[in-house]
Amino acid sequence: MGQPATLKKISEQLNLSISTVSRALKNHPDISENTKRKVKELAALMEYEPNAYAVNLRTNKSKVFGLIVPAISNMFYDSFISAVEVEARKFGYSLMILQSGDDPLLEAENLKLCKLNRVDGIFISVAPDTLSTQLLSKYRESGIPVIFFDKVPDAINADTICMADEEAASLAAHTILKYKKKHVLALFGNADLSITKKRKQAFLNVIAQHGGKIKTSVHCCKNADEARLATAEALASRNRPDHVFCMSDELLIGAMKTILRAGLQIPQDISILAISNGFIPGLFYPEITYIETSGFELGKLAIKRMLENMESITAPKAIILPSRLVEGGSI
Amino acid sequence: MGQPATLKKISEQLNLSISTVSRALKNHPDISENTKRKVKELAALMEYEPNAYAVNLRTNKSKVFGLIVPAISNMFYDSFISAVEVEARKFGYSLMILQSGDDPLLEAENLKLCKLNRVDGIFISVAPDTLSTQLLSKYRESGIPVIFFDKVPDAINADTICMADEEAASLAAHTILKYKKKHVLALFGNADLSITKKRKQAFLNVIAQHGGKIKTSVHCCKNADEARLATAEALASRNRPDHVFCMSDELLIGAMKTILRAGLQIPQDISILAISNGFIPGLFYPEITYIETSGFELGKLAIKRMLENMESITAPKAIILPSRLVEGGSI
DNA sequence: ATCATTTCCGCAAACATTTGCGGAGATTTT
DNA sequence: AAAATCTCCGCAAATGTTTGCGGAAATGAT
Repeated sequence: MGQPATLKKISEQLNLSISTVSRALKNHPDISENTKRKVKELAALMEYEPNAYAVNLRTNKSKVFGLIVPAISNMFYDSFISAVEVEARKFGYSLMILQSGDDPLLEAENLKLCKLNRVDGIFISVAPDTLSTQLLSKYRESGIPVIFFDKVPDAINADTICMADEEAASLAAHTILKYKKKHVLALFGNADLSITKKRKQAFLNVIAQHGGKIKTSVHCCKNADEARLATAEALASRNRPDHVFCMSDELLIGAMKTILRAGLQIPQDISILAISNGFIPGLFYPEITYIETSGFELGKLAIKRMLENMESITAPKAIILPSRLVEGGSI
Repeated sequence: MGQPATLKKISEQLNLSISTVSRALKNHPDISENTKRKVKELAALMEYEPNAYAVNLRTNKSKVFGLIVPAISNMFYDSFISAVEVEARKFGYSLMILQSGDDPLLEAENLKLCKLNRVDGIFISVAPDTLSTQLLSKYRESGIPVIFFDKVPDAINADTICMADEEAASLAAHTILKYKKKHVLALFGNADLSITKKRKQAFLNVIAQHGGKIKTSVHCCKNADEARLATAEALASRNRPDHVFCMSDELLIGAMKTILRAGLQIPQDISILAISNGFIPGLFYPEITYIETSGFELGKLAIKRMLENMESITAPKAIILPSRLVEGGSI
């Protein structure tokens, strides 16, 4: 009972050939019911499990997906990963999860690891200055499906799954307008990211269409702390904003730090709206009103698309997850 | 350039044997510098990467660790995972991450998956009613190191890495006593978990030692919502507590929902102390004072221990990560 | 020139599995 | 009774590596 069982050991016990045992276990029609039964019984007894590496070597399939994100430890990605893991398992796939830390070099290294491990497909949310889009196209051409999600390269003909960034941002703008706010402090993320550009553009477009009705101060913040400072500065200024918009949880955290510290009443003194998956907004009181972007839902869509590609690689498709307003009491 | 390069293809190009190429690439002393150079150059040109499955089949090593947690999407575990991933990579290991969802059956299935994929080692935080401790001992005996972390089975002779649960809880109790609180609402987690038992025991021991000085109402809550309700009930009662203690982030979230809703001033009306990794406490104002339990640090210790075991399996060791008080302004 | 080293490399087995092909033996058809 | 068909199974090659062993050629010692 020391070493794991193999086809060979089973075949020796039963005086059969290895191939017969192999076929018996997979119900090949060539094998009689009688021997099938015997083989299966012994296999169960010996706790036989096929050696995944031998199978993969032979079939060139690994039943493993690679998943590359900037960071696992993140509100959004962990729910995405969670969803993908659960769904993947249902179809017999496992996940190899790598972190790029927003570093293009690490990202490239991770991709190499994926290739080395012969993953059957790749999910990736790319780093800001990714070097890997060409490499990824190559993978795709060589039959390894690649699904970009959340942060996708700018101009690319590939399978992408994103939040409805424009829609979410313009929904945010419309909501703010609806509440007749006068002066909004709008906080956006890293200015280099396409997700930031898209959201900012869409937001400002809507505001512009209603020209003059509202004053907007726009800030791009790289992290929570910059958002905290930007908010503090705005609150200290002569005509201080009556509303803060945050395009992400991270920025919301930063902004809230300043607002709570200042002892402002929400939404009387200042109102707030964020784009979020809902976890962070629910921690405050009143709960923050937000435009929902669910990592969980995105994950389910991503794995679904991946499985479609496993059948046969089809023309790339850009999937967009619609967003909706979830009312808290912050506006 | 279509198919990936193999030792065979390189050897044919150079009129060498496969074995020579293999040895040349790993700097075997038997091979002359001259041929080593030639082989390496061609290998680089052809973008040769060893086929991981062939290597694993031959060597019976996979360079992959299995990691099983109740849920990836969790304040604590995601930072643990993050740390392990980063450190593992430095030594050429990758991670296969599985979620048990606190379901013993799923957990067992995940372990099977680990075995199937011939992982070189397993990190696991067990589900409440785990069925797998025997199985895991078997793995260990057969040479696969198993490292239990955070939630470890009760009585087990194995490598375990935990927070200093008793220490953290008694530190919490001492802190509360120091501030001369009169009536504390103490919220603990799932009563079936050993981590809950340990923390509760230690907490109450300290309180008992200072008998009579303080009144304590103890509640075990399975989730944030139960904590919210328990807190609401306590606040509505005649002699309401002047302090709330939460043994986890989840409970803190629940308790805070009620406290914020009630519009209580912290720490004037009610003071708060939690055991946490610090992220959630930092979201409130004033920031919540907490006893730190860092998933990140725990992860670093876990991988370190794993690597020690990779050299040679040594006697099991119970490692405990000390905790410290981080002052917010909530007490 | 002979023997002993050293240097460098190839043969072949082994890892566990899958699969095309072929071939006994039994059964059915003409 | 010979031929055709069907059942059931084994042979052997192939996947890409690693590694023990042995062996040819070159060098050094006598």
